[in-house]
Amino acid sequence: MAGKTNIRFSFRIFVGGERYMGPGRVQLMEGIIKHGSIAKAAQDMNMSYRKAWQMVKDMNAMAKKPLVEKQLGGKSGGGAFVTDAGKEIMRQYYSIQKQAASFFEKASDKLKV
Amino acid sequence: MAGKTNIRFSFRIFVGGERYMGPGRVQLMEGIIKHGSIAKAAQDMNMSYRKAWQMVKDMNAMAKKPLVEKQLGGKSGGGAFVTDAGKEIMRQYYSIQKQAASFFEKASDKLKV
DNA sequence: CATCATTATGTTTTTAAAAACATATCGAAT
DNA sequence: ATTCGATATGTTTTTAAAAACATAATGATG
Repeated sequence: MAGKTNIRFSFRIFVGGERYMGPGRVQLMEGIIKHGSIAKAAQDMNMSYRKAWQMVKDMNAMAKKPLVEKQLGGKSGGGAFVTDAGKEIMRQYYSIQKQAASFFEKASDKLKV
Repeated sequence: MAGKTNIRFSFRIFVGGERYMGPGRVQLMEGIIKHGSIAKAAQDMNMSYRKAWQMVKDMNAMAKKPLVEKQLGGKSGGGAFVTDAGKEIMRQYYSIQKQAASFFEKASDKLKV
């Protein structure tokens, strides 16, 4: 036999034709929640700080309310945290993801390849 | 208002952990059906012949039966066509795609962003 | 048996994305 | 007012993917 069949998928939420939320941004927010900083979150997911910071900037620019807020300076240098608005979009993303995963898994099982 | 929300998605069928069918390969097969040659199909989708040919090679190598067969030589130089096995996997791919599109569209409409 | 458009495949070049590097700035706590 | 680790941002380098280029080989048909 040729091996087990499975389906991988990804999806992105667009607003006004622009990328708003996808797997990378969600993962980054997850890291920010975990570590309390963009720098550590980036490190954790093997991404350059520069890129992570740019992602935060971009997604905040699109959102009605910021999804990630930053604290500059201070003894600890500062940090970042995900706002309630950020957590809410994450919840919605995960909800869709879970349903989609279930759909694709069923579809995969029905496949005759 | 921030503009209309929509979701874009893509999915790939894997067999034994290897890529088997995705949007690029389906589109290429579509072009081969339309034009009767890999070269013309590639041209039509703005892809180098070399890459298209490689894609055909790769997907045929994975399939139990070839998805695309080639005719070498002849006055017309030869050509290529999609086999019944190829058409069948395309049908299945499209079927999943259609259902997924419907799901994501509904999900998009429910989003509060 | 010459032709011709296509398949087949190696080699080089271009391009775009990511990473890496380098600094400056920030500001609460000490 | 010094320190410290994080944010902020410009510049350079690396890397990987795609494209571009080049050239055989094929074989049904006239």
